[in-house]
Amino acid sequence: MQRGWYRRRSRMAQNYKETLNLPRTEFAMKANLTAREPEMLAKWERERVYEQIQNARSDAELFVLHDGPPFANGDVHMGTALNKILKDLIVKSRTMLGFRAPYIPGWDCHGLPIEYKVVKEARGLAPAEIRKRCEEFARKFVDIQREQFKRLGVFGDWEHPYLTMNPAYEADILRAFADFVELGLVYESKKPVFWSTGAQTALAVAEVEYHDREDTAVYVKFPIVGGPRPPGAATELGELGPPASIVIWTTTPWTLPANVAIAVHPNEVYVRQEFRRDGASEVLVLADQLVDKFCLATGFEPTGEPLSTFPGSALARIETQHPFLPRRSIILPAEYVTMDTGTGAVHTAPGHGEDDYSLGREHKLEILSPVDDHGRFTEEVGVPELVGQYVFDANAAIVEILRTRGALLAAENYQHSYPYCWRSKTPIIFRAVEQFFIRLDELRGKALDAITKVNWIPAWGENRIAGTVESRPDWVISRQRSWGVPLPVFYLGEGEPQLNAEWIRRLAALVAKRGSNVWFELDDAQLASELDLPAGTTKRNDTIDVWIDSGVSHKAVCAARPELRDPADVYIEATDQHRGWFQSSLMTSVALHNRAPYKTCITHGFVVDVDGKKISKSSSYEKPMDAMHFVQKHGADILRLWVSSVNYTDDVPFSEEMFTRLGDTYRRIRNTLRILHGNLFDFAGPEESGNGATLVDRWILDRLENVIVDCREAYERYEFHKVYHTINDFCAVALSSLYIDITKDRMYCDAPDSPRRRATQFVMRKIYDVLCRLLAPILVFTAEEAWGYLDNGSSIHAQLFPEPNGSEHDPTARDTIEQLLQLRGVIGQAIEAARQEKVIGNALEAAVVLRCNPEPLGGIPHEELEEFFILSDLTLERGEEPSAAITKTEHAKCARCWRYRPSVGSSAVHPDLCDRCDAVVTRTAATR
RNA sequence: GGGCCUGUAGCUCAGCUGGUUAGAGCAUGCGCUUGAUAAGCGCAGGGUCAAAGGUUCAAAUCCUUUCAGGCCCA
Repeated sequence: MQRGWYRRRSRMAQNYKETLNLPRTEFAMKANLTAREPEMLAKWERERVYEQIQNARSDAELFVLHDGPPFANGDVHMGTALNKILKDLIVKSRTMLGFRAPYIPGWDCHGLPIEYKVVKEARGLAPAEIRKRCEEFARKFVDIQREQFKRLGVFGDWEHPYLTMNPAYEADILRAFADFVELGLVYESKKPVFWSTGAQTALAVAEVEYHDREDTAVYVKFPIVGGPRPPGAATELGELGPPASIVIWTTTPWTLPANVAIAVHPNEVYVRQEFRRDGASEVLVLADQLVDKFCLATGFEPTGEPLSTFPGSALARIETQHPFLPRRSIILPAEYVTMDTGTGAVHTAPGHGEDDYSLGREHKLEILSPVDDHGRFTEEVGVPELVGQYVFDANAAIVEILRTRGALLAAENYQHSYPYCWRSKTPIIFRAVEQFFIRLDELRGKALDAITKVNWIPAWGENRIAGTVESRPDWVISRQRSWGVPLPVFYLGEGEPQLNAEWIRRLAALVAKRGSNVWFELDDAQLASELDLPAGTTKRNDTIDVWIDSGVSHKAVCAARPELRDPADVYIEATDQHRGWFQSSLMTSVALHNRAPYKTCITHGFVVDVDGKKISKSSSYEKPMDAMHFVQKHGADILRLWVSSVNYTDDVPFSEEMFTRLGDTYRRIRNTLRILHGNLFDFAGPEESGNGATLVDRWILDRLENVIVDCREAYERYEFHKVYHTINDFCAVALSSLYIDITKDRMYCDAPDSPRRRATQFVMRKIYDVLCRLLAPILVFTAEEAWGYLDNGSSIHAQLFPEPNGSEHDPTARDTIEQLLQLRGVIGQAIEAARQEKVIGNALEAAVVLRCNPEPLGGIPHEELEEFFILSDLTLERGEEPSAAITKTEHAKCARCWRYRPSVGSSAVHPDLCDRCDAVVTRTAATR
């Protein structure tokens, strides 16, 4: 008899499976993103989704995110991808918050990196030819990057991007320049600038990088030959005349021909001291605290006590003899002198250093710079044998001259960090040349004021940019390069520079029509006649710093395009742009409008490896990482999930492991959407809600309400990682492990139209809808795919975020479920123990006696409690501390719902079913 | 060398203005399930909150220093 029962049960079980409402969906479990995404992109392009969205929002409030233009050079790497995806997250989320948020991508096209590549391939080209090739190069990479950005799922007006080399844009650069001239901000001056001897050009600070380098450092004595004897110090310094010498230390011997002064710190203590070496003695002056270091480096030994001790200020204006030129060098006090290296007496060449220059200007010293464009000494150097030598090669010769003159006290190899040209990788020199500048002092105060009116994210950005603005020297805006907008300076007579705003505007009009190539194609006379300038007007071939190009984009793009607005709502770039684009844009905007060009300024970190190290320095990633490599491997949605998962205000961690983890998260979210959809296969629509909602339905709606509120707020604050964690947590815990698991029985086993099943479908439909919307900015492809299964005609990206609906808040349900979850934990542990002891296998086999305070559970039907705990057989007992006792249930297993129920066996027709399943099966059979 | 910033479980993040045994998800281990199945569920282990001082009745949280890392500048 028993055998027969078993046989019948297993036979029937097969049949009962067909009576269940198992989930059905076309929504594939496997994402296959790398294949599906390109199809989606093609569809969006076909349907012109970006335009559709813009049109649909034509009356909505405007939100402008202004794109900082990437350099049109190279493939999109992970850092660029991070930046672009963050921008897209903002644009898409703003759109779904109800704004009209157009996105006009841009590219920075001019500049040294491109020109350098072109010039390296073919030397000796004429400027016009260089420019032609540079333009081709830039256009090629604009196209490459455009395709790669699109592949990331970034929406924008890709057919009408802004390029800084467009004639209209170039004209706006010139018009801005004319305004600067009119405001008196532009001046010409001979000034030491970073000079690349490899690229023969002045460099911007941004074009300089530091490398370790070994140089010859020399200790050189300058004999004291005269000068005033300050009365206050007369007794001490009365003996300071010959044969004493002051000792300087320098790591750039080649700058000694330009030496005109020696700087000492006015408040530090200096000594006059006799030293002995190899039987000879010298009386030397240097900083007291550097005597030991000096002795260690030179081998001198101090003889007895110092002859005298005095502050540096006592040395002021004393004159010394240049070691190898017929010239005197004056001692001057300067606060910037430090006591960490050297002798405390600093060799000063105003033509070769920033501090030297300002000290020289203060004291009206001569600015010597006897070096040509290639870094070779000119006749001006005053030493015939040095003329024509490359300065770094000349170091040895100068050391030799010092040695033969007896001025050299010591020479040593010295390791230090030294500036290099970022492109030609040659060491940079400081060299005084004629350059054009923008006066920053005029703008500094206004800029600092404008900074306080901007919303900085993170907040320390304000502090940081204020710091850079405060310390920023005047802006060198001329470049001796071909690939750029011509520096609109004309020359009359003997090369008198003409800064004429009106002429520049005429040039701008011409450039708007014919592009900036006219400057290089027309000769002086043609251009003069074209612009109606006085006969004999000449031009030169300098170009404008590219930081001006991108720095005036608020004028050339935001103010110029009808769909945009200046000031923009948001600029967002990496943290290096505090000194770069954020600042150049701020300065030009302050000059033109006395305000910042952005209302909110967001910075993100750099992509770093697992150890928090820069990727390029990391051992595991030799090359800069190509974003398309990861797109092809994982899919763009995974990249976007990565961007959304991290706190971008800090450096952004990246590793293969993270991508594996993100794949797990992605699958969890995808599967959650899939099962929700699978449960909706026979759901007619929201109107079929009924009112069968139970506690757990009210609870999940309350949770969903919180998810909506939290995600909207996080999007509004640009805190995307909070969206990620909120949704992930909601899918994994609230939905997958609780709501979906708990409602599985009613969904599968109830009659299709049972009120509580329909109520659950209503809820699941809503959750599915909400998740699609909230995920859309992040998982642009997957959300669209899921949205499509709701048979909606339009794109998810044209929708709005769900609105919070206060009526869904249900604190009572929340509190009750909180209590139930406590008890669920107690039961879970007890069941786990019983399982270990082989009392039961499946939790449905358990008979659970739960002791607890029944107070909070009052009113919940027993059946609902069993459903919530996913149990067959639950008994409640009053008790203080919650506890659960587990035995194997004595009920029989229902062959359909697999729960062990007392009612199994009571039906004559279906003796292996519980009462619920019996009723369902019977009714289905009758209606069939 | 200077400025700004960062450092919480293997990974990504919570932890509010200092207040009980520092939390979550993922990953890991062990089970269950095979009616979300290249899925799902349960349980468990895992952190001297970078380190050291200090303030306080009380510090992951405030202060100082050190170490590690990032960006910018020299």
